[in-house]
Amino acid sequence: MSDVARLAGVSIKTVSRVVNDEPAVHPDTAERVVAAIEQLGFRRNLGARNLRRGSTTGTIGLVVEDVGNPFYSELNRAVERIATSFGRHVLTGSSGENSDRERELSLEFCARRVDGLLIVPAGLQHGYLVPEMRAGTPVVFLDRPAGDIVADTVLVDNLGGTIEAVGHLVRHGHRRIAFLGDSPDIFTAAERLRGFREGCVRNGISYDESLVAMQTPTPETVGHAVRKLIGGPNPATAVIAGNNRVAVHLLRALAHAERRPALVSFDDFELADLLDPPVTVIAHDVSALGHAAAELLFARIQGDQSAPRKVVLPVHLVARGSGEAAL
Amino acid sequence: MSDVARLAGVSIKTVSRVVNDEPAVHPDTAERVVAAIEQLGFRRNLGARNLRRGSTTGTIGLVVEDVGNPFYSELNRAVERIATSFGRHVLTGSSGENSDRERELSLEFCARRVDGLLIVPAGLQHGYLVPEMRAGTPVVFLDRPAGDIVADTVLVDNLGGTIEAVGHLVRHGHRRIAFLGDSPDIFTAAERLRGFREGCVRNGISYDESLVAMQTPTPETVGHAVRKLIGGPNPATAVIAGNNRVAVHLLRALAHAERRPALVSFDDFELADLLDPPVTVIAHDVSALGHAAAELLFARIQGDQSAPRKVVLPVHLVARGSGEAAL
DNA sequence: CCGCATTATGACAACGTTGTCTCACTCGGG
DNA sequence: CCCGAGTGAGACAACGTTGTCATAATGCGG
Repeated sequence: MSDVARLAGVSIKTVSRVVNDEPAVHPDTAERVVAAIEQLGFRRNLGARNLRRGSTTGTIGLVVEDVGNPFYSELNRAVERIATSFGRHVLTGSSGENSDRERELSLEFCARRVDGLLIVPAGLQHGYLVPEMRAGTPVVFLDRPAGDIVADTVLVDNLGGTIEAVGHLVRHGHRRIAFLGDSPDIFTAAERLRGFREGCVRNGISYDESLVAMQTPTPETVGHAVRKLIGGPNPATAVIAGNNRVAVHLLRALAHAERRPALVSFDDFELADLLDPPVTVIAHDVSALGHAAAELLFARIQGDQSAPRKVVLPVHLVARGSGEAAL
Repeated sequence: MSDVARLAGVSIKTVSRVVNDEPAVHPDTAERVVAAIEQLGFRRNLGARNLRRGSTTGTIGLVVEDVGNPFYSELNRAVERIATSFGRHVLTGSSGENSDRERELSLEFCARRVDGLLIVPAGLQHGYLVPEMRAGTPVVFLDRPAGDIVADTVLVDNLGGTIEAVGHLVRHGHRRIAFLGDSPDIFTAAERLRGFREGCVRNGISYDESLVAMQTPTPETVGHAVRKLIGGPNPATAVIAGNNRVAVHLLRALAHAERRPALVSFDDFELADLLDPPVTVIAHDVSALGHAAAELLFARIQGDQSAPRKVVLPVHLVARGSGEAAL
């Protein structure tokens, strides 16, 4: 900036005035300054500006499990849309379902003085955020609640959705229903399992632990589980997939199986409607989840001091075929 | 920081030393400082630090068309992985295929002094980046080349891939092949169309312009195009989808059609192998694209001054069934 | 007990901006 | 011709850090 000032023959402050479109600069002077800026390719350093003004940094942080997972990327997009409408940019990071990494990313973002933080938590302990929140960085948890602190949270109705899935299958004659979930350390997985159990109870079928498998979904783990669940002497006739990852691996494992159970998947996913048979899902609006969380965050950023809120978004069953009959 | 210093009864510089793990601080002093830091919930301001040190900001910018599109989110993930390994964070932004927005995002990121910029360009004019590049911000273009400047670029073999797709269909007896691409303003779309034409020539079938439709893919545009292409008196017996968006809409439009042409899609996509019939695709490694571009960017960041490079990654046809026979 | 290296600490400036205050100059009215 | 208001511009400090240098306190050999 001082280079520009020297070239234009003005003071550095005048350059600042021009850059900020402040009035009270003579048009001739402004023109000289603009010319110098062009010539030198000057661009003001936003970091320094924010430091001096003590204002917002114009960024928010988003910590998810994996920005490459379609579920989180859709979330990311929704968040970005709101952020843009508030003139902010988004710093993203993938925790990889590792709570240390989640913590690292979150604190790093705080050190960068993001205006707010959106977290899909990997772990259960969030005491580390208390000082940051006290220092004025709003935090909103989404998809999963915070472990041991009170904070704004936006969730979907995992429990109700899974109960509905069980009901749907029972209405179509199934009594031996298996549940294939993600690792039980993950809130949504645990909650959906709880819904499965509750659904069994409400629909008068026995909850059979041998029909449940909870683990990080990979082709191998899901393949192994599915062979066990539908291969035995008294096999399940229907399966509930605990999330879109499980569903995808499950579908692949079943593609060439002789016996193909009925299927309901928690989470909608692209092309589910074009498979044969089309996959019945418990759908929820991922964009709405991102929007709601981001809107809440920006309300906080703009000074909303009300008590922490907990929002639970509805889910709905989309019957496409795979839940009505065996595949 | 001065609060911490006051509480610990030391100078602000000593706090700095403790925070930075510099030697030559007495253990007792350090302990007092650490206690004060804990008590006050202090976290050093990375913005100020970077300003003072004049070092890197520890961030890179990534501008894509839509972070929510599975293609770009996979790219995002790959970039993030490399960035993390170099201790950087990623600022992402979606241009929405709008060149003004692309420019806005890129320049904003430069003003934030990102250490480097990865751009999937929406427009064809990139002169606006020249001052930034001259000022030392390395820029790598990926998936599409820069419009009017010389810069590092990482592409996939759009031309060769589409030629291969045509060849595959011709080998399976098709002579009336349609091409459904994205808007011809998009480099990859134009290039694939060029490959289609070249493929027709090389395989001795006539290139028929009435079998080509190039437009932004939506359910409506693709539906309309497909009705025209396979509905007429002399319909196409095979279709090449120009990218994964086109393919998805195309599959949906064909789901209940009487006549279903053979299909090859440029870009692999999730579940393509589980459709009926499984979709034959021109696959390319999106992660490799992101990795290559990010690696190149970090080489530049670390001072590589060699001539701008142009990398073209190979693609390969994955025959799954939809290209061998009509659907 | 002195001198000198070593260790621990602090004062100060600087990074690139912008807010505040001050100053010089112009202009119009009395 | 003087004065007050208005206009345009600069000097300076400050944002929160860290690099440089200076200085005080300590230890050790002679």
